[in-house]
Amino acid sequence: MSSLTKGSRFIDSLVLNTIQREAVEYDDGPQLVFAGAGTGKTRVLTAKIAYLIKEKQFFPNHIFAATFTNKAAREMRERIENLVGISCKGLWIGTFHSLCARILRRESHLIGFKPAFSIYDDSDQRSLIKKVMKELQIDDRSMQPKKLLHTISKFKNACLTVNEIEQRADSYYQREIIKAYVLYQKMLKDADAMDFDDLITNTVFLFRKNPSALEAYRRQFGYVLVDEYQDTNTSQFELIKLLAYAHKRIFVVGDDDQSIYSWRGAQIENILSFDKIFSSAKVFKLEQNYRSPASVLNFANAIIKDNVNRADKQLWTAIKSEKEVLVTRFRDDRQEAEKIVESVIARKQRGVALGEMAILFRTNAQSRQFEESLRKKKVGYILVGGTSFYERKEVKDCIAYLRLLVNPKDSVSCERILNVPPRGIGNRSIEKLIELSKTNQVSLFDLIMKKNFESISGRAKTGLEEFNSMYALLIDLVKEGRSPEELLEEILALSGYIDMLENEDSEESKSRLENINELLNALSIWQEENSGRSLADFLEEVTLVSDIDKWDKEKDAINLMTLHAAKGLEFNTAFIVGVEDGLLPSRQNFGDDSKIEEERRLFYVGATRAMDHLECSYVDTRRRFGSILPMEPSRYLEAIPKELYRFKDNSFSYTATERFSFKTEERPKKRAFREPRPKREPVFSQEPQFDDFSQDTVQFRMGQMVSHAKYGTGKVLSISGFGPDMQLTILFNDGARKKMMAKFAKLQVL
DNA sequence: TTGTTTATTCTTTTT
DNA sequence: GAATAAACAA
Repeated sequence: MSSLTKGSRFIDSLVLNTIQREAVEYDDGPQLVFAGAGTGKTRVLTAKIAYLIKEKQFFPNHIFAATFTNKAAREMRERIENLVGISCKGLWIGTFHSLCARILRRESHLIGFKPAFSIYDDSDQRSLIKKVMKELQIDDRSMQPKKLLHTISKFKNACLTVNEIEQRADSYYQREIIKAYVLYQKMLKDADAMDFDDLITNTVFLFRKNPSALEAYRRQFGYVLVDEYQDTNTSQFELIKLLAYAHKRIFVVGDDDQSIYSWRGAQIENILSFDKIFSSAKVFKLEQNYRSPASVLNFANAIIKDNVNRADKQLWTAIKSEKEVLVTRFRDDRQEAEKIVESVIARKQRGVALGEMAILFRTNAQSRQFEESLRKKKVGYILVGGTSFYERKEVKDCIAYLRLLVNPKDSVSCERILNVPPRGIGNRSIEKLIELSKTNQVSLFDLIMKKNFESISGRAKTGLEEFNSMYALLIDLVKEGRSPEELLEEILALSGYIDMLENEDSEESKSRLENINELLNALSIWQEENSGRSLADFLEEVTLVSDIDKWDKEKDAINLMTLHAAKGLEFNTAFIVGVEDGLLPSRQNFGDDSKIEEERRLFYVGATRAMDHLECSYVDTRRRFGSILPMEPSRYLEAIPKELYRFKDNSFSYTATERFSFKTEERPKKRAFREPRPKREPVFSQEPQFDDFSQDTVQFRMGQMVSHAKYGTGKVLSISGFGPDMQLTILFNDGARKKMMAKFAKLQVL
């Protein structure tokens, strides 16, 4: 029973409009909710779950809810807990990938995997496919590794087994691909590893092969909910069907106009024909937008109206505003960045917090110009995406070392670090070792640990023995129950990784050391927040957590991200930059109508992020691939009626700095006299970034009391370096002595 | 075997 | 114009 007083019902405590409320209360079979941008999709979904728990007596752990990002999952869990007033720890809410990983870890024995299987990310996959191609002697000129992986991914997303595909091969080329697919899967299995797609497909295969396991999960998950349903792929839909087709307690929310992931296998048909599979499905349409003023919404509606393949609907808003959407033309990408940063500063002065603004672009490469301008003008910013922290070489090396302790069969990780730092084990020796491991039917790592490398000669042999004794020691430390952080510290010391970087003593090696420090910090924080969880859990999180998951609005930093990353977010002001043909839509999609429609949706997604003001811009020339290319405004822009926006032509205005930079641009580049490019500051992309503040660093002195988010208060013992390189040694009140980079430590001066 | 220089491809978008 | 691979020197 609800804890509310008699007469007032739980549903009344939820703030919902008529249709939202109907969707929440409906209890008669499958539901499909079309939730246009800004119509309260998250509100309905959280309300529905809360309602199930509060009014329909569902236990939280009987609900399976798939979201698109871990961040969305976390936020929804919190909102639900607030609504129902109890802890919802048991609730199965997360991305398809993390939910499936959870199931697979429990049931791995059913499909011949260890519970601690590795999860391979992009670069691991690339290494593995290269091994496959080498073994099959496929020339990587005739077939690019990336393309091959993409094809394999397509097979998996369509939930096709190797056997099913083998029958379809009708050319030499296709048979080669299938051979590669087969070997790739075998090597994954041998390495006790799965790639991202496997997490979903293996769960499906597991359920198909084990009816009793399926039955158990089907009974547990009395209700299945899916967010961002327009972006599910076939294997995800298969999974949903397996879980919910029998009992029909399924609730999906999405917006076909925001389907932007077909390149990842998403089937827009899943949402457009949901009611064909779940035939009694009731459809709800949320069309009132609570986010944007009419000017923005009319502009957005005009973008999307040209799409053919969409469900019929019309968004409307009651929010009024005199402000118009602004479309600006600039001379080049540099001017675009500078002028937009100027508008950002102007808006800030008019009271809009930086954190409430976002610059959205099609490709990650576009962020650079904006970063430079923002730094120059000392505006704080957060860059979401791009090369993420966990993709950095040194960080991946550390992860590989750790992975090998959890999963000794992980051959990709083993090969990665076998000779890093250099131990005299070169290509030739590695090839010999792989040969040996194949004939002896043991993993590379086991081979080395059992010292089965007699046939290897001199220098390499010494290296292998070194490696062997290092891991022997590490394995003992694991048995002693050392913490992940301690293990990594030992690895870095024993392997000589730290020494290698310290001896190098270059800007680059310094930044690598910083990143490693950052990883150690992250690991120790994680340890504290997740006591009782294992190293394997940390490693899983590291691969499954994306950049956007860690992102949080920060009051004093503007947000930079791709249009894809912006899905589901909202900002007072959005700048969509580079609205040009060849970029948005991408040149590569010219000639493919469905892709052109998809990118139109991407533009639409961007436009509907704005809660108050929207600006779009395009340039005449843009630097790409190191050369200057002429650009044309996007076909999408040209299709929008002129009365829906105000146009501003900035392409002829010059400023002093621009004229200067124009000159440097024209200066002939003589190799001999060109100054070396200054190295970019190594930065953790999630942190707000500022220009070199060496001029105004006055806040630390010896003996100064400071406070740190994790370690509490402490005293500055010594200071070395200055500006962005400043390092502080701090004695904390709990007795811990830590050396940290001033700019990363986020210390508060007391 | 290792570190450096040179050639080449590449940019969509990401769990 | 950067990241990677191949080619080459030590």
